[in-house]
Formats: sequence, C-alpha cells, structure tokens
Amino acid sequence: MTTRWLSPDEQRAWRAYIAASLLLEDTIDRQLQQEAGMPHLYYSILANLSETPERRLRMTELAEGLKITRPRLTYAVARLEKDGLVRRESCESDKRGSIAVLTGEGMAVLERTAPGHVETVRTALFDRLTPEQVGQLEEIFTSVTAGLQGEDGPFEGLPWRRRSAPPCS
Amino acid sequence: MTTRWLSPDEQRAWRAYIAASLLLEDTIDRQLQQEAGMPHLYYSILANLSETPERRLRMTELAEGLKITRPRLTYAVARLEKDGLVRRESCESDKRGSIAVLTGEGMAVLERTAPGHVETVRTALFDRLTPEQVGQLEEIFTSVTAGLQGEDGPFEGLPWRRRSAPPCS
DNA sequence: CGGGCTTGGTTCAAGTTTGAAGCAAACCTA
DNA sequence: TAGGTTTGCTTCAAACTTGAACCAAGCCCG
Repeated sequence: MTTRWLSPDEQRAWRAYIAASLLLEDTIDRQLQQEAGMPHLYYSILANLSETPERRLRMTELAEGLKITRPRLTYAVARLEKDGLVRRESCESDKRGSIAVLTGEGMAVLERTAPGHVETVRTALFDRLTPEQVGQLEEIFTSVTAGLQGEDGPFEGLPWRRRSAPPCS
Repeated sequence: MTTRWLSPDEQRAWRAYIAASLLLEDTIDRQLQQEAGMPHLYYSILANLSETPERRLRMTELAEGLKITRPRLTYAVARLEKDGLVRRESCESDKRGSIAVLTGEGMAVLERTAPGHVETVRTALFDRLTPEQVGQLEEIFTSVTAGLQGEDGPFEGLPWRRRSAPPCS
C-alpha cells in the first residue's frame, strides 16, 4: 500500500505539537529543577503518591499511572528515597512486591513547590487557552491515550502494559 | 498572591496531555529505533536537513528549529556523523561556524524509513482525530509555542533563544 | 509436592541529556 | 587597533533513560 502522507494541515498540527511539547517540558523541568531540585517526572511521582489514601502505591501501579517503564521508576524512586522524600516498604501479601510511600518530608516538599509549578503550567499553557480549547485539549489527548493503550488498538505490545492490578494496600 | 490552582477541567486536560505525550513519544521512539536505529529527535534532524535547498544547516539554526539546546544537538550530530548520515563542514564566512550536511546515505535512510514513521504518527494520532480537532491541535500548540518563545511572554530567558540568524549558506 | 511458566521488581551496560565551563573567532568601542 | 564582550560551538562530569538480563516469589497443573 502506498504511503498516506500527512496533509498540509496535519503537517502543521504535528510540527506545532512537537515544538510546543519540547518547549513546554523544558520550561517545566527547568522551573522544577530550580524550585524543587528535581525534574518533572520526579515531582509527578510525589504528586501521585500524595493523592492516594495512605500516600502509598505499589511500584507497578505507580509506573502504570505515570506511563513510564519500571526500570525508570526504580531509578527515580531510588533517588527520591536517597533524598528522604519517599520510603520503600515491602508488601506483606506478596513478598515480591515493593511499595513506595511518601514521607512527611516528601509531602512538605510537594506542598512547598506545588504553587510555583501550577503557576508555570498556568502561565505557559492555560492562560493562553479559551475554555473551549481546554475541553478540546482533553478530548484530543484522552482519545490518543485510549488508542495507545486501549484493548482494541494496534499498539498492544507496549512493554508497560499490565494485565492485572494487585491490591496489597 | 494566593495560588490559582487548576480547575477540574484544567486538571483533566493537563493529565490527559501528560499521559498521551509520554505514550506518544515512547511509541514513536520505539518504532524509529526498530526501523531506523535512531530515536525520534535524530530522525527529525535528518528530516529538517532534507528540507533545505542544499540539505545543510548551521548548527544553531538547526537547534533553534528543533527547539533543543546546542549541546544536545552537538552530541546527536556527532552520532549521526559517525554513522555516515550527516557530514560536518566548516563555515567559510564565519570560521566559528559549523554546518551539518545530510549525506546521500542519510537521505536514503530517511526515504526508506519515512513511510513507517508517518504511518505510526497517523495510526497513533491523526486517524483518531476529526478534521476540526486537527485544526484545534494546531491552534493550541502554535499559541503555546508563541508564548514560550515570543518576545512578549514571561519566559524570555530560555537558553536556546537566539537574537540573530547568520546566513553563511 | 515439583517442575515449568508468569509476574514484580531490580540490576547492568550502553546511550542520551543537562548545565556549566571552556575555547576560539567575531564584534564592538574607545 | 587593542581590549573587552559577545557569539558559535564543543567538551566535560553528572544525571537520567533504555532494553535486555536477571532473580526471587507466586501460580498452575499434573
């Protein structure tokens, strides 16, 4: 089958997206590195943990939620643990398991740095969008995520996909 | 001033965007690593070069177009040069300058791998969007780019910004 | 039980990215 | 035209990411 190249509209959209996403991530990483001494992903790990009832999550659940691979998470959590922001506990009901727990210090860092982070996201992104565009953004990217990890799509083989979710709270 | 947190709508949009952009980049990187033996950025370098009249660009122009820092580009081009896909020439009119030139072999790799790449982008993204959404995508991210590197915005200090564009074709 | 398969997680080496520092050529400006 | 500053690019060390290999614990079925 002959290649279906991108239309001019699609080309422009694609390039706009690529450029902006690089700039945006760089901006956020830089701001968080300044204020919190860690890149965006590491901040997201703390944020994710802080939102669970017990401020704890199994490694695999965390990796799945963040859409990253497990080795990447292992490395990141090791660093956060060294900094005292996260602690690791082993899972009682499944002795293979490992649970990341947000420490008090981790929570404190999060609370201290959240306002600056939100401000950056706001200034760089949301302050420039109309309410309709916010809705469009959500719709577009929710759909993309569904396609990339949904049961039906052509990308089943992505390595971070999991089949079951162990509880072990 | 008290923090303006994200509204629920904004939260959802932000999370959808973060998740999808990670999945999308991973998917594209993986596909290109398979088919072309290089990550997305490196492919983009070849693609950018191929679109200029003489298939050549000054390092700084290239970095600026790709929205990446110069050390990052230096490293990437060094690798591509080692692989024979890019050659470096020194600039006559400005002896500090260095010019990246796409080789015949580089062009061949690009032509061989472009269809698979486009197919991935299409499957992961554009096949899931309506024509209106393609337009929305472009508008949103064009605006974000403008904000992050425009003359007026609050992010003047980003290190990749340049003031002038040397010709030195 | 006992062998094989799967799952949760880490480790390892190789590759990439980052920000600061360095270096040489070009550009002032007095 | 000399001295200082800027510009273009690279180098360096430290941090991060990747994918493959690994290990131990659970699972499955006989």
